[in-house]
Amino acid sequence: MAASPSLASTAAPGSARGRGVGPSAGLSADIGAALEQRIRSGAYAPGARLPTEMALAAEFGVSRAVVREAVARLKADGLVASRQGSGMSVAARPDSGSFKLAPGTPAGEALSHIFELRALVETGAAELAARRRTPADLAAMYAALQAMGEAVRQGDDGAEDDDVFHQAIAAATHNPEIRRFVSFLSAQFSESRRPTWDAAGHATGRAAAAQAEHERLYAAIAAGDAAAARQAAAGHLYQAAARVGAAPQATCLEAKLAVGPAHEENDHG
Amino acid sequence: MAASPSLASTAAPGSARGRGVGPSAGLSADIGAALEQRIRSGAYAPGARLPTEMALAAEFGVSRAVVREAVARLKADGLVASRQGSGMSVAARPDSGSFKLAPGTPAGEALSHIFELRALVETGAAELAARRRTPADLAAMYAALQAMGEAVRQGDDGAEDDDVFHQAIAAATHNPEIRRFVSFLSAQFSESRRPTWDAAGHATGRAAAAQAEHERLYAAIAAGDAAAARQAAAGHLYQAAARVGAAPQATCLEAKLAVGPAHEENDHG
DNA sequence: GCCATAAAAGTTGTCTGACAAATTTTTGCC
DNA sequence: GGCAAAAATTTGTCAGACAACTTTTATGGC
Repeated sequence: MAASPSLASTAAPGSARGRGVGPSAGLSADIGAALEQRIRSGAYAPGARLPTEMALAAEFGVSRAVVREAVARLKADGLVASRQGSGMSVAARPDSGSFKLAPGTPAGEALSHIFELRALVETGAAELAARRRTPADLAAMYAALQAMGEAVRQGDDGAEDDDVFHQAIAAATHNPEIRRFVSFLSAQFSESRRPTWDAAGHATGRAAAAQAEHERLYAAIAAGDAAAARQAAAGHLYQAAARVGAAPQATCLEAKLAVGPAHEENDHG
Repeated sequence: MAASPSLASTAAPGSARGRGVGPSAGLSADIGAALEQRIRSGAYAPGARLPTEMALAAEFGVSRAVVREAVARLKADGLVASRQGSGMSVAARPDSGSFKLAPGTPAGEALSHIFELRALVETGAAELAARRRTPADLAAMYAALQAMGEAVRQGDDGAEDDDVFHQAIAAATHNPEIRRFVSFLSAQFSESRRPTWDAAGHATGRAAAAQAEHERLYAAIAAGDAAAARQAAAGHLYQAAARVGAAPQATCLEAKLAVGPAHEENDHG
């Protein structure tokens, strides 16, 4: 009686797909999402026992195999733990495990937020890279820089090299976690990097502008000037956000631009 | 002939668990890990077709259900895509989707690397918080600060409030992605925050030292002084890393400490 | 009555077989 | 050769079964 089979009718085994009720991107995916929401919303408290697989299968009107597939994902994500013979339970710390962004290409305010997070990390990475870069690191950056320069001259697509350049900087921190996180964020911007390198980007000078910023950033890192590297990275990321139309309230980066070159306040006083 | 069933013998259905060959944390988990490694190592190229479920089941010597559970995780992680009737294929962009740290409590060099990533983000977050904090944000920080102060005086465990304080700062950036990422990283340090707040921490003054750093950080954010906030956060995180024994080569933070208060180099010249 | 041991029930882990639904390949016709 | 129908493939789901393990209950001895 209390069951609310919101995903499929128990009567007809198949052919209940896409009835307009659920998200319907696969039964196990839907059920996994439903269970995840119950856990995150607290309906299933941390540490508490989950219903049995059979109970869940009955509630959702699916077979046990589907429930197991859904739970397999939750287990991999560290949301639930299971012991043979004992049952399943919500993990004590449902947060930890993985950091995810909203699926799909971000847009609008979300894009702006992710851009800001990226700016935070990459300005710091640039600073670290300036301190720790080896000749090999510099060579990797330089190669990507040259390739981008060629792309600017030829009117080609330099997005790939753009990516390589930024990841080379991250690699120069010699911190694998930073490198991996920069790579992760970078993957979110494959779409957003287009306006810089497409035909309009070349025509309006966006590509050339980006290249100039890259060269300034490279020079600072090569010189080992951490402060200049931070400033160059901040400027570049601010401009990159602007080129993509995602920098309405990025006051952080504006300020950083003003911090670097001179210390007016002190000189005044 | 070419099959190399590395996980279970095809002959005996059950009772082939824990033979010392594989990791053996569950069959589907093992196979999922094996497939993930093949994808990330390039053995299965991006965009290429995967073997069929039956072929994989035969190769690993398990049933199709186990393969499906393993693949369910990979699909959720965005590593593979499947279409009914067509088959499974490696995703074009295997990186995107989620950012994960190594499972379990990090230690040693890995802890130091994660700490540095955290420092990058939280110093930036402190700077943004100083610019954007509302009275409500400040109130939340102050409450956590007060609670920690009480814990210091009473010799109690202030780790929880420590967490709340840092997350309040992240929330004051008014950037949900930054807040979520700080929260994510914070969860990795539940274990590592102990040395500050246990009996030894109180006795040796580590708790009091942390509290002093927190107060300095709060004051800077309350005053809206972004540079001071960054510097205070950097100092605090450097000291926190040192308290945990994870700051051998964190040259970044040392440098930041030296950047803030005065500009000696300029004054000299 | 109480405790230790054995039996029973319940739960996850895995296997097998089957069918539906969708796609790809082959076949047959013109 | 081109095109449409049929066959073969492949994923998605269901159903039942058994093994391995844990928890609970029942039983027997004292």
